[in-house]
Amino acid sequence: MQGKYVSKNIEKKWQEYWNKEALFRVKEDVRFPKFYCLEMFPYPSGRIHMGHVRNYVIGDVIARYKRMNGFNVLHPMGWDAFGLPAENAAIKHGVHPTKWTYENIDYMREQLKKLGLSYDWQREVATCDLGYYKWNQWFFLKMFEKGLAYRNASRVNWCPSCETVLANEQVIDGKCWRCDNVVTQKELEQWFLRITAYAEELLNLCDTLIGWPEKVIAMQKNWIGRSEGVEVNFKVAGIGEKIRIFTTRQDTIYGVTFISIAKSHPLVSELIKDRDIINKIELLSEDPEKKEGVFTGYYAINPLTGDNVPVWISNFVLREYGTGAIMAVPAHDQRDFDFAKKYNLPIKVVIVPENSYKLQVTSYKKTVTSYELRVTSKENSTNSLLKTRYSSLPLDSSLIAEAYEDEGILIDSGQFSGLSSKDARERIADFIEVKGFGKRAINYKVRDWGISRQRYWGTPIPIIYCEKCGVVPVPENMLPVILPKEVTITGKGANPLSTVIDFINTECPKCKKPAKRETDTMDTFVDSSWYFVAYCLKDRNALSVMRNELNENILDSSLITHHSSLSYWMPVDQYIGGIEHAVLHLLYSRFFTKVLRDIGLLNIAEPFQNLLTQGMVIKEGAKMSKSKGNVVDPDYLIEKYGADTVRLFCLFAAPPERDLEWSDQGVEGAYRFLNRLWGLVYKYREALDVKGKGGNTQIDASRLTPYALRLLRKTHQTIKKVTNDVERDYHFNTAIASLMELMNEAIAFDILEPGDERVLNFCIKNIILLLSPFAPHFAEELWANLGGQQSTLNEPWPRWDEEMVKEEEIELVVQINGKLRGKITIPVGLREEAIKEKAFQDLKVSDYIKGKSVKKVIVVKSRLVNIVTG
RNA sequence: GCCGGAGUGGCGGAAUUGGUAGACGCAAGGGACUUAAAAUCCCUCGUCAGCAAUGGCGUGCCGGUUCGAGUCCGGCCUUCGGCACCA
Repeated sequence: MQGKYVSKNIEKKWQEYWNKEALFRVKEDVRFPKFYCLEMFPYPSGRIHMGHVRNYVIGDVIARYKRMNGFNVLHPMGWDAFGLPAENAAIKHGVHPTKWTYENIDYMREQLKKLGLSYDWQREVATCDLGYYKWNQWFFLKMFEKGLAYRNASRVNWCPSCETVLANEQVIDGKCWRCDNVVTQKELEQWFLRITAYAEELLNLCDTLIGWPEKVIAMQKNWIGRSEGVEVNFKVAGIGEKIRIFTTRQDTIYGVTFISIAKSHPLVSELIKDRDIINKIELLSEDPEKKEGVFTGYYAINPLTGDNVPVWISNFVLREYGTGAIMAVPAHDQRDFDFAKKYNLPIKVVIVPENSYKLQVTSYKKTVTSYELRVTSKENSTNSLLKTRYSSLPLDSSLIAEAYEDEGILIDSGQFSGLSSKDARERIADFIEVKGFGKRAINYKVRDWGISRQRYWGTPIPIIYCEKCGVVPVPENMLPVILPKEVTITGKGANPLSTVIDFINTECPKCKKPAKRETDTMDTFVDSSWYFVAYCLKDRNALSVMRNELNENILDSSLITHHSSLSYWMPVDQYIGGIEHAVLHLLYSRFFTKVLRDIGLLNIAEPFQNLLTQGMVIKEGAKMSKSKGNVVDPDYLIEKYGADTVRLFCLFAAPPERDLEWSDQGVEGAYRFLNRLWGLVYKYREALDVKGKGGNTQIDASRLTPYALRLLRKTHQTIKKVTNDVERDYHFNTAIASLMELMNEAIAFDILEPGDERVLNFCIKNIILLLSPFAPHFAEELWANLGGQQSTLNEPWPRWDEEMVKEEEIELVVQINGKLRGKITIPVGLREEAIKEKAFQDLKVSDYIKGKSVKKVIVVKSRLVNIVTG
C-alpha cells in the first residue's frame, strides 16, 4: 500500500477494472427487486459542466447504494443529440452536424467515465441514431392513426433568430427559451400532437405523484390549467348567427354589457365587410397591456336578460382559449372594466360583498384593496327581497374605480338575486342547460403540442403529400425516413431539407405517382419524451446504431418484442434532473407514457415514480455561465484532486434539492478528509483485514473495555445514520458528516488491548463500505489493500445492530422553567421517579429552586427534565 | 397580481416526532514541528459582560399557543423561483 493518497494512481485503474469485470452491466434477475435509476440525459454540447456532474453524481450514489442493497439496478446514460447547436456549428465552422455531435458524445462519454459513474454503457442511446429516431416516426404514425397527430394552419410562435416555430411551453416571457430573442407570430401549416386529449388524465394523475416535489406538481397543474364554467350562445340580432362564449363566472351574467371576440374569430371575416372597420382591426395593438377594440356594428342578445349588447373585437381576447369570445362584465372583471372605461361602455354591478348584502348600497368607494360599502340609512329589511332593495339604487358607475372580482351576493340578477356566487353558478348553469342556451364546459390552458420545426438536425416527419391522395403517412414497413446526410446548411431562408431534391421527391405510397415529402423535422422534445423506455431494452449493441447507417438496427424489432423488459423496468423508480424541466419535458414524457400505454407498449400510466429536482451549482452567488466567467472546469478538478474529491464535495456542500455554492476551499476540505482517512488506514495497514479479525465475525461486546465499546457503538450508530440519511430524501451531506465524525473518533483511538484491534478493524471496514457510493475509486483501493476479494459494489450494504446503537448511559438536561440549568448522567431505563430524584439532587439545580415552590416536573424520556416553579 | 420555496455564526450547512440551537466542513486567530515556507498536528471560535466560574441575549420582524418554539398558529418584512390578459 502506498503511503500517500494519489488519485491518479488509482482512479484509472479501477475504472478499467469495472469495465473489464462488466460490473455495471444490468442484470434482469426476477428473484431480486428492480430499481430503475435515471438522470436526465444531456445535450452533447461538447463538454460536461458542473451542473451535469452534480446531477450524475447524485444518481450514481443512489444506483450504487441500491446495488449494495440487493437490487437489480438499471442505470443508463444517453444523449439528447438532435437540436440546433449542431446546426449552428455547421454554419459557423462548416462541420457536419453528424460529425460534430458524435465527436462531442465521444468526448463527453469519456468525461463521465472519468467521474466513475456506474452506467451500463451497453444501453446507451443517442436520439440522432437512426435506430432511435425511427421510433419517433413510428410513434408519430400511431398517433396519426388514432387522430392524436394532426395538421393545422395556425398562428404560431416564431423565433426569427432560430428561424423556427416554438411550442407555447418554449416561449418564456415572450422570448425564445433557447436564444432569448423576442418571439413573433406567424401563420404556418403545422403538425400537432393532441396532448389536450390527455389533459384531464394528466391533471388527475398529478395527485398520484406522491414521490414528486410539490412545487413541480403545482407547476404541472398550473400549466394544464383546468377551468370549469359554461358555454352560452348569444344570438346576433338581426341575422342568424350565434356567438358562443365561455365563462367561469356565469354568476355575473346579468352584468354583461358587451361581448368581446378575438381578432381572428371566424365571425369577423364572415360579418365584417366594411373596409374602415377591417383597417381598424388590423391596427389593433399587439401589446396586450393596452386594451384596444373595434365595435363591429352588431349587437348580441343576452339569453337570460334579453338585453341587446354591442359586439366588440378586442385585442386581448385569445382565439385559442375557450371559444375565442367572451361575455364582458366590466363591474366584475378588471380587463373588461378597463375596456369599458376606455370606450365609455356601461358598467352594471351585479355582485356585492357578502357581509354587506343587508346594507343599502349607495356608492362604491375605492379603498386600498377593495370597495367599501357605505351605509347611509337603515331600514328594517329583514324580509324584503334583495332585488327590490337594490334595483332601485342609482349606482353611479363613475364612482367605481375598479372591478369587484371576488365572490359575493347577487343583486339585480332576476330570479337569482340574493344567491351567493357559488350557489348562483350552479343554479344559472342548470338554467342555461334546461333552457338550451348553452351547456357546462371545461377548458384547459394547455394547448396541443406543435412539433414541426423548420430545421435540419431532427427527426423527419414521416408524411408524404400527394396531389391525388392528399396527406399520406409513410407506411410502417418503409420506416425509417432517413435524414439525408448531403445537405447545405446556411441558417438562412428555407428549411434545409426542402433544398434536398432526392429527399423531397418520392412516390405516393398509395397511388405510386410522384409525390413530395414533408420537410419539417420534429421538436427535439419528442426525442426525450420516451428515451427512458428505450433504455429498458436488452441485447442491444449500442455502437451498431451509433453511426447513422442503415444496417444492423437493433432497436428495430426490440421495442415491440421486448415487452416483458418494458414491464419489468418501468416505471423509473428515481428520476433526477434540473427544475428547469418541471413543465416541458416532464409533461411531454407523462403524455407520451399514456399514449404508449394506449398503444399497448406499456402497462403503466406514469413514467417517473420519484422525482428529485436538484438545485443549481452557483458560484459567487450566480449560476455558472461563460458570460459571467465563473465556471469551474470538471476536467481540471479531476486532474488536480481526482473524481472522488469532486464527487464528495458536490454531495457534502448542500443537500441535493438545494442550490450548491461552489467553494474552492470546500473542495480542499473534501480532499483533506480523504487524505486523513488514507493516512489512518495506512497507519494500521498491517493490523487490518476486512475479511477477518472481526471483519465479518461478531464482536463480543461484553468482553470489551468501555473505551473500545464506545468506538464500536459509534460505528453501529454511524451505519444507522448514513443509511437513514440516504433513505430520507438522499441527504448525503449529513451522511458524509457522520462518516467524518466516525473517522475523527477512529483517528483518536489507540489500540491498547487485544480486542481493540478487532473493533478498529470493524470500524474502518464499515467506513470504507459506507463511503464507497460517494467515493468509489478510493473505497475500492482501500478495500483491496485490506484484503477485500471483490468490488465493494458486490459487498452487501453494512447493517447495524439496534442493541449496539443504544447507549447505556445518557446525559439528561435539567431545565428550570424551560431554561437549561444543569445536566445529569443516568443509566438508560431509569424510572421516572428516580430521574426526578436525581435531578433535584444536582447541586446547581437545588441551588436554583431553593426557596421556590415546585409546581410541576416534566420528564421527557431520554431527553430532559423540566422543573416548573411558582 | 396568483402559485410555490427560502430566511439559523464570518461562510456552506446541521438540529429526523415541539425537548441541550450551531453537528460536520470552510474561513479566521493562537500554538507545535521546520533554517524557512508548504503540508501536517494541537487549541480557540454566535454575541455581550466577566480574570474566571458563570450569567444575559440570540434562528428575518411582531404577537399567540405551550412547562418548553428554529420547529406549531395568526399577522407582516425580505428574497428567490414559476405563471401571468386563460375569461
